[in-house]
Amino acid sequence: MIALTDLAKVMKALSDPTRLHIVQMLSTSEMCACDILESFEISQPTLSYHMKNLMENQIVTGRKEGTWMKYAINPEVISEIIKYFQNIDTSEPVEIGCVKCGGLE
Amino acid sequence: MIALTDLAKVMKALSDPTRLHIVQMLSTSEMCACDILESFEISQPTLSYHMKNLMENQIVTGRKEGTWMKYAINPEVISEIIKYFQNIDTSEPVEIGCVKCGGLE
DNA sequence: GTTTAATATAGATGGTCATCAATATAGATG
DNA sequence: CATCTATATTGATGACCATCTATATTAAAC
Repeated sequence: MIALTDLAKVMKALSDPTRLHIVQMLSTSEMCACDILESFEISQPTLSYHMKNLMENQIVTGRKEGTWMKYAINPEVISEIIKYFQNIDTSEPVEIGCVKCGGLE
Repeated sequence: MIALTDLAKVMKALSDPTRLHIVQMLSTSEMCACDILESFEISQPTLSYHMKNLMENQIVTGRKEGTWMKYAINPEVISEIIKYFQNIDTSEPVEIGCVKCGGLE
């Protein structure tokens, strides 16, 4: 299971609309930076900054092919996210109640 | 399907370790603020700030019971997150290639 | 109605982030 | 090797964020 602090970092990486959009685009296919760049109204250095962020958080992988960088999704991290939230979703709410507030005791 | 910009906001809300931990705690049961507070080394106003953030992003719900605020998870948002990433995970990587880089063309 | 307890709001602050322009690097090609 | 193209790095900047202390609100209890 992924650690909470690591997941928080992954979440932070995915909390930017641009990066989230990039991830969505990469779900379809591997892409080079130049093609990704065309879909956004950001500068090339800004894209580079985002891709570095995504790679550092293991969300995408990159391989160099000549002068081009080709990026792809790392499915494992996506799986970890799904697993984490499935655990949250499926666990049944148990009425515990707190000492002060009452409820069950 | 949840909009990308909304999801990004949800992700940002969940990108803080404290908030992520709170969500994890609430997956077990509804809890009052006072009980949540005891699990963290943060001030009461800071917790209040986090809970407001989680509520504004529909991640938790709150109901007043006397002086206490009782918080619970909103399972729908969690489902939306799962759905979104399942789409990313299951879509098959198609080799499209770009005009400049080659690949398929 | 005054006090006490739980929570919220306001204001301040140090830190992080997304962005850009400018520059550097790295690789292909003439 | 000189040049062009794709990408990365640097440095600067304005915006946002998590946190605190102090104070306000709200509701129960005496």
